[in-house]
This record gives sequence, structure tokens and C-alpha cells, in this order.
Amino acid sequence: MRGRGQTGNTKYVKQMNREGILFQLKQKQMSRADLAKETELSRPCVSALVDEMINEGLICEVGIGASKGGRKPMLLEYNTQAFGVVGAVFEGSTIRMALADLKGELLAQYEATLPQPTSGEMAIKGLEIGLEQLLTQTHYDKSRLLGMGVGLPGVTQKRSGTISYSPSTGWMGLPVQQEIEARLGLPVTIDNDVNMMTLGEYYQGAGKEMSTLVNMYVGTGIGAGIIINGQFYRGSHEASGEIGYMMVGPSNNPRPGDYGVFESNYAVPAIYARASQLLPSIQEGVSIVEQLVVHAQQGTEGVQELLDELYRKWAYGIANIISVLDPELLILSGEMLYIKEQGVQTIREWLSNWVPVVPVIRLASLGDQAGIAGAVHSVLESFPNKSATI
Amino acid sequence: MRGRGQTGNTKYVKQMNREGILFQLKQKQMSRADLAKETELSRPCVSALVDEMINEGLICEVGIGASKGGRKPMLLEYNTQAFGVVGAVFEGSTIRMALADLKGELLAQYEATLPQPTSGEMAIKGLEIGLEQLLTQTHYDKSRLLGMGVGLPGVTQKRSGTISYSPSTGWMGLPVQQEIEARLGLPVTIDNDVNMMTLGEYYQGAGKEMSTLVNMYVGTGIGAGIIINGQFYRGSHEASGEIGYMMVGPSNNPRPGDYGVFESNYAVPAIYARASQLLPSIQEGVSIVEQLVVHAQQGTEGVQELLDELYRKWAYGIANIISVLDPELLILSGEMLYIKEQGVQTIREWLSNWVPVVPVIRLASLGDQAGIAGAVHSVLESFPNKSATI
DNA sequence: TTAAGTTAGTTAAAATAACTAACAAAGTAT
DNA sequence: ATACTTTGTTAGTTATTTTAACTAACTTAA
Repeated sequence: MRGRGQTGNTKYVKQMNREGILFQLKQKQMSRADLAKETELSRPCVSALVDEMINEGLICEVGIGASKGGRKPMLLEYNTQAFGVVGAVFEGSTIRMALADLKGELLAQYEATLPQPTSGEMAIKGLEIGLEQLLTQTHYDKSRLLGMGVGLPGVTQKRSGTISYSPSTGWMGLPVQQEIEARLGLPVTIDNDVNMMTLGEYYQGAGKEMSTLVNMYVGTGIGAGIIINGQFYRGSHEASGEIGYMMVGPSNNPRPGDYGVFESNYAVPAIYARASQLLPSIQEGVSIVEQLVVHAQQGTEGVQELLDELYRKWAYGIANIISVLDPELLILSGEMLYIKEQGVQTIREWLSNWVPVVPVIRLASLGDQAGIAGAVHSVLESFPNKSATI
Repeated sequence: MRGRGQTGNTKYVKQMNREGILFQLKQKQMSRADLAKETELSRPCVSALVDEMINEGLICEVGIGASKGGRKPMLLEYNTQAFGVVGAVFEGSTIRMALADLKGELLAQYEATLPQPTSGEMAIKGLEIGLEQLLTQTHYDKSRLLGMGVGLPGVTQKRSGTISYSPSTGWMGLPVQQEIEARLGLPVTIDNDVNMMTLGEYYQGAGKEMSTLVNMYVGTGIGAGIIINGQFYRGSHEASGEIGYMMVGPSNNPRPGDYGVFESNYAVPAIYARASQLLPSIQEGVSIVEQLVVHAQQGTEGVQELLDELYRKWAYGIANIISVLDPELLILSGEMLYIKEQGVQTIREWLSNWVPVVPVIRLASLGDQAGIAGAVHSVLESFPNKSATI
């Protein structure tokens, strides 16, 4: 955000205008004349800035467009091949990585399993190997990479680049960002996995074209990523979206520092415990909600009731979020994906009785690619600008 | 907020720098040299902009300061008398108005009672009379006024200047802003009363020096005003902070379009209903919570239990807000003022068991002046800039 | 074919607003 | 007195945008 009392100069304006032009070209191909109209800059100014960026390789002339009654326009394109970025996510015991162009399109992917328990050293080594693989696969040189975004389960402090808690990577209370940067020789952005998924859905998934959205994720815990007016909102202590701590459901046994009330009742571990008393057997490695839905269809006793309660309490959480934030869009992800459009419709109907304005509600659309897409975009969103996050 | 893909020019820079200088001078007196240091502009640039603003009457030279080892500095001051603004709030059947200088300091006040039931015409007439009074009292000319901020109970759409619902003013579904503007010949800002109070506390009260805060208000309903990074956050449908709709408490009888669950259980009407079964008599016109607190001290049976439940459920609401937003500060206002610092401390202790980060929590500090202060600042915050609200 | 009108993009000059360098004025420290 | 500091101004430079006028290239329609 533009801070209060901030000052600027012509360089700042130029940077802004270059970004304005690139912003347009990121949407679609355009001529200089189109750019002048969209950006409200004069045509000479657009020409000068475009020429500059063509020289830098950021923009390409890609051919002549159709005439609109006069000279044919020269179409310009954002040169998405000019640089590359790497995204990485740690999920359980696996690392998944991808190299993407400036548009966020994945050019190569890589996956590996880390031996458990993992140490920080092994995790970094994993990134190092993956990076090398991706570079040779794509014939990219490391100097052409803008940076790497790393998504981690656990509690991250993006501003300082540290992690307070992340058992599966063996990193705890460490300045991970700086360490990876030093080892890989690349600028690194870290963030927790839910935030990365939110970013992915925002740029490429269910949240494209929206500017204020909340991504609610139910997994081992419950969390949310929040984007307000196109900017990721992290809160004053980087604890925004910690909706697992909402007071939804019975609050008998929450202990300080432990899980929150909402998630201790309605996230995977709690669902698992209750499901195991209803289902004859539970499959490992398959979504517990999915299994419940199947059994409900088969009429297994008590399962429909359990699902109803889950849906209802998740809807309570959603109602609370909406009441506070009034977002344009609410994305449901993680285990909530398995409630399908039908379950979403049920929740929409409840909400219309509870809150005055129900936002658009959608299931996450990127599946297991959301995290990696977000990691990629966490690097892209600060290029060519500086900090894009509040 | 600076939008994505926005462009600028040198005029924009100049405006920014003028604002930067004024921002500094709003904090305290300074010399041109001080301003150059603070704003990181060059001294000639500061001199030029300052001279311009001196000519416009926005800044005054107010005397020579102490030397710091060289030439004595000429101290500059924001000329808070250059223009005036008017704030107005409708509270029940009364209009309260004030004329303030550019610092937000009230120079004159006015109060009147509107005959009930009121019509829109009578409400505007009230504003007209009040305005004239204030102008003659202060010897201000109307041309020196920047505008008027009007706070109303009910549901307002600030962006369009309309009101959907406001029984006490006789305005319903009307483009009130434009109507008042036309009648008074002044730029008008409208907003609901809780938002105005939030603005007041932010600029002059408990929220001074904070940039991300939530003001929770308990009255006939329950609502909240939200400021994120110094900007009022209204939500996608101007329904942010409608926390009366949170799913806190029994949800037996909420009907669509009606009160929300939280407020139907724990706002004044509900408290009143329950208190009337416990207290021997209830005084009209006195805070119901205050009366409960007095009776609890006297040991009236069941009262302490009722208060405990109230505090606890309000704290649930607070926990939900914190979980979602992680604000820097949470302000408690309206009926919550009567729980005193002791009640706040109780809530703080509960919260520390429920959520990972407890923000600063304070009682509102402006009392019944918050609304009018906010109305005044709703005009001031867009001077000399344009729209300061997201 | 040709004239008229439109659209795309460039060039040149003017305007704006920042910056640097140099200096004067007015003080303090020794 | 002399040297040094701080404040503020003046003069001139630099960077960037805008305006206006121009060339180029195309469409439309007589």
C-alpha cells in the first residue's frame, strides 16, 4: 500500500508507468495505441517506455494486427520467456518443484521424497538437487531465474523469512529464507502452504478476476488466506486467517499453544476420530471426507448425520468470515473439496438465512497444483515491482 | 489503495510530495530543513512546495526556532484555520453538529431535537439550521467549508451516497448524499454511525498511532468498523464489520433480513429482556450494562451470571475477529464501555487461552464525541488528497 | 483509381518537477 | 576574530511527460 505521507519522484512515476504497461500486456496482446488508451499515458510516452522494455527483452513485437480502419497495429506481447522462476512446496515427506515462465506457466516439474525424519540440511539439499534438475531439463541458466518461492506447512514469518514451527521439513525457528538464498544463490520467498495455495487460486484458479477473496482450507488444521483489494493481507503479527482459532464448536479442551477450538473440532484429526467409530474400515491416504461421502450414499448408519454437522459447522465458520470481511469470493479447499457442488449449494442456502450478503462461493479449482502455482506467483508478483504484499 | 496497473505523471508526484509535507506538519511544527530530512526531498524542492502552500494559505510561518549550531530555522505550521469542516450525527431523535478546523478541533457545537417521527425533509432542514448557527457562531463563511460529514444509524452505502435503512431520520433507500449536497451547497460524505465512531477513535482517540484496528460496537445491534493499514475497509458490498451476523450464541430464531444471530442474543434488546427478569426495576435512558454492573456489585441474584455470559460471548466474537484479521488494536465501544478496565482484563485473559496472538485491547476513549469527531475526519481525510478509503 | 477519412506510430518542442551545486545569511564554538 | 554548522535560496541541470504536428499505412466509397 502507498503509505501515508510518502513522497516520490520522477523515477517512481516511470517505474509505475512501466508497470502499468506491463500489467496491461500481462492480460493480453496489445498495440502501443491500445496501451496509450488503457493506461491513459500519451502515445509518445508509451512508445518510449515500450522501446526501452523491448531492448531489455521484457516485451516483444509479435506481429501485425487487423486494421480498425487505418494503419495496422504492431502487436506487443509480454515476453514471458525473458526470465524464469522456481516454485517449491513441501507436502508431508515430498518436495514438489517446478520451473515456470513469467506468465506462471510451468515448463518443467520435479518431485522427490525426503527420508523421514528430515533435517533442515536435507531439505535444502533436496531443493538444490531439484533446482539443478529443472535447469538442465529446461536449458535455463540460473542467472535467468528471478527467484524461488517456497511453500511450507507450519507457521512462517514472511516478512523476516523465518519459520517458527514446521516439523515435516526439520526447520524450526530458523531464518530459512536467508539460508536457502545463501545456498542456492537465488532470491527466496517463503510462506506457508495455505497462503501459497491462496495465491495460486488468486492468480490462476478460482479467484482469477476477483480482487477480494478468502481461501478457506481444511486439512490437519483449519486456516485461511486473505486477499484484500489484490493484496495479500497478513495481519499485524502475520496471524491473519488463523481461523482454526475461531470459537466454533465445543471448547472443552483447547490448551494454549495448541490447536484452536474450531480446528480441534472440525479438522481432519477430529473427523478421523469420529469417523473411525462409524465406518467399518478407513483407508489410509484417501481423503476422510471423501470416504464419509461414499458411506453416506451407501447408507452407513450415522454418517450422514456426521457430515451434516461438519457442513453446518464449517458454514458457521464461513458465516463468521463473511460477517467480518464481506469478501467478493470465498474459495473452499482441502478436505472441503469433497463436499462437491451439491454440498456447496447446501451451505449457500444456509448462509442466505444467516448473513445479509452471501459472496460467490467456489471450490478451489487447481487441485494439488495450487500450492506450486502460488509459490511461482509469490516470486512473480514482486516483479518488476517491489513489495506487492501489505 | 494504489491499484494494480495504475499510471502516474509528474503532477501526481507533486501532489504526493505536497501531501507528504502536509502529513509531517500535521504531526508537529517543523522547519523546511526538518521537512527535507523527514520526507527525503531536496531542500529546494521542499522550499518551493512550502512557498506554494504558504501562498495558498495552507501553511504558516510561525516564528524562529532554536539554533542547532547554525542559522536559526523558520518554523512552519499547518494552518488549521485555513478551512473548516462540519460534522453531523443523528442519534435517536437528536442531531448533533460541530464545526471544526483542519486539525479536527471543534470550534463550535450545536444540538437539536427532531420531532418524531421525522421525515427526510425535516432532517435536512435540521442540518440547514444547524449549519447556519455554526457559521454565525464562528464567523466562518460557507465558502471556507470543505464539506460536511454526516453519520447516521442504519445501513449506508458510502460509495453511492445512499441509505437503505434508517428509520430515525426518515430516510429510506434515498440518494441522501446528493440531496443534502444540493440543499446545503456543500460536498457531503455520509456513513453509518459506527463507521464514523471508528474514524473518530482512529484519528483522535484510542486508535491514534495505530494503523490496523477494529472497533467493536454493542448497541441496539452489534457492528464493527475496520481500518486496515490506515484505510477504512468497507468490504465488497459495503457489508464488512457486520459482526452482528456471526454465529455466536443460540441460533433458534434468526430470520432472513432480520437481526443476526450474535446481536439477537447479545445486543441491548436481548440483554434488556433478560435483565428485566432479574432486576427489580430498570431505569430508562441509562446503559443497561451499567445497571447490571451496579446490581452485580450489590449481589442481586443471577446478575453476575448474566454478565459473565455476556462477557464470555462478546469475547467469543472478539476471538473470531482476531482469528480472521489479526488487528493491531481492538477498540470496545458502546455498551461495552461499562465493563470497565477490569472487564477488559478478564476478556484479555480468556483470549490468551483461545488465540495465538492477542492484540492491544482498549475501551473507546472519546465517549459520545467519537461520532462527531469521525464525521469531521471523514471530510478531512480526503483533504487535500482525493479518496482515502478503499 | 482516386480522394477522403481514420488509425498507428514518430518526432520535436514545451512544460513540469525533481535534483545538484554553489552560496549567502546567521548562528555557534574556540 | 576565525572556523565551522545549519538554514534557506539561487542558478542551472536532468529526467520525464505532454502537446502538437507529422509521416505512414490502411479502409471506404464514389
